[in-house]
Amino acid sequence: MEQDNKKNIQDYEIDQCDFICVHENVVNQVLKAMPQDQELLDLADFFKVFGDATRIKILYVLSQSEMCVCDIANLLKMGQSAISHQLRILKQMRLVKFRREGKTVFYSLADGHIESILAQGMEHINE
Amino acid sequence: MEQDNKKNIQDYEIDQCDFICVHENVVNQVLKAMPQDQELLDLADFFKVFGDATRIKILYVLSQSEMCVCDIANLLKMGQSAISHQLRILKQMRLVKFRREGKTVFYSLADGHIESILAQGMEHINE
DNA sequence: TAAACATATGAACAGTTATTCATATGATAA
DNA sequence: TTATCATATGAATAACTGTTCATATGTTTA
Repeated sequence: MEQDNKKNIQDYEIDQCDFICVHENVVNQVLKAMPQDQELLDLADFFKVFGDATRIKILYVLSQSEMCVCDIANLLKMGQSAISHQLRILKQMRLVKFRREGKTVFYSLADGHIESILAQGMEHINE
Repeated sequence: MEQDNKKNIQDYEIDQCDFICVHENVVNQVLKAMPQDQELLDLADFFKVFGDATRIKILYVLSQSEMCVCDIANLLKMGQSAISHQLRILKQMRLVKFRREGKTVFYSLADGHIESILAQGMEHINE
């Protein structure tokens, strides 16, 4: 049976690097200022949503106008199901909101923040 | 054998939706303002880089200080190889730059833009 | 009520991706 | 030169993700 005793930090870190090259002052200082691991995981999940061509296109067209699922599918020349699945993800991440009108569901961007992030991304790639 | 004749747009779009629900005025107007497909693909690829926990962490620690590969591996408690692979991606996307000093390679953020995008993402998830 | 329609969703499959392992490269020191 | 160190990289694997297909849900109209 494996022992689960507390080891000192060096023992753990030995696998990561031979350890001769570490700049301890820098590492220790940054370590102190590190946010909760969970916060960075959430941040990655947030950006992950923007990291798919279909979702980017959906966000883009919604930045132009509120739209129903079928409109989006036609604009993007994709199946309704695919769009619907992606909208669910965008909904879960609170990037879009929606309102129902009879059989139709209209989606729109959750807030101006989203457009601003898209714009900043555009700026970067057009440099 | 299937015919490959040019069909009108309705024929193509029939697969995407039954087409009774399309709001043509909206769709046509947004269609006109659509950026090149390639631009949106590039944008998705750009954000994809931020959509991974390891890379987000790397970008975060580099926002605090220039650092060598080994430092990053230790901070993140990950293998040197994993970090090196991710740094290559960040390099390719021009998110980080590096300088060599003897055997050691120091990485840093390519420009202030990156920090600003991280900050905006943080803002959004802390709302 | 039944039929038609817009959207949502579960399961399956294909394609992608992050990590690990082994090894290569490039630099310094002996 | 040889040994050592820091980093890079190719291949393999495991996990994840987006689309499709079939079907379900919820709404309106006949």
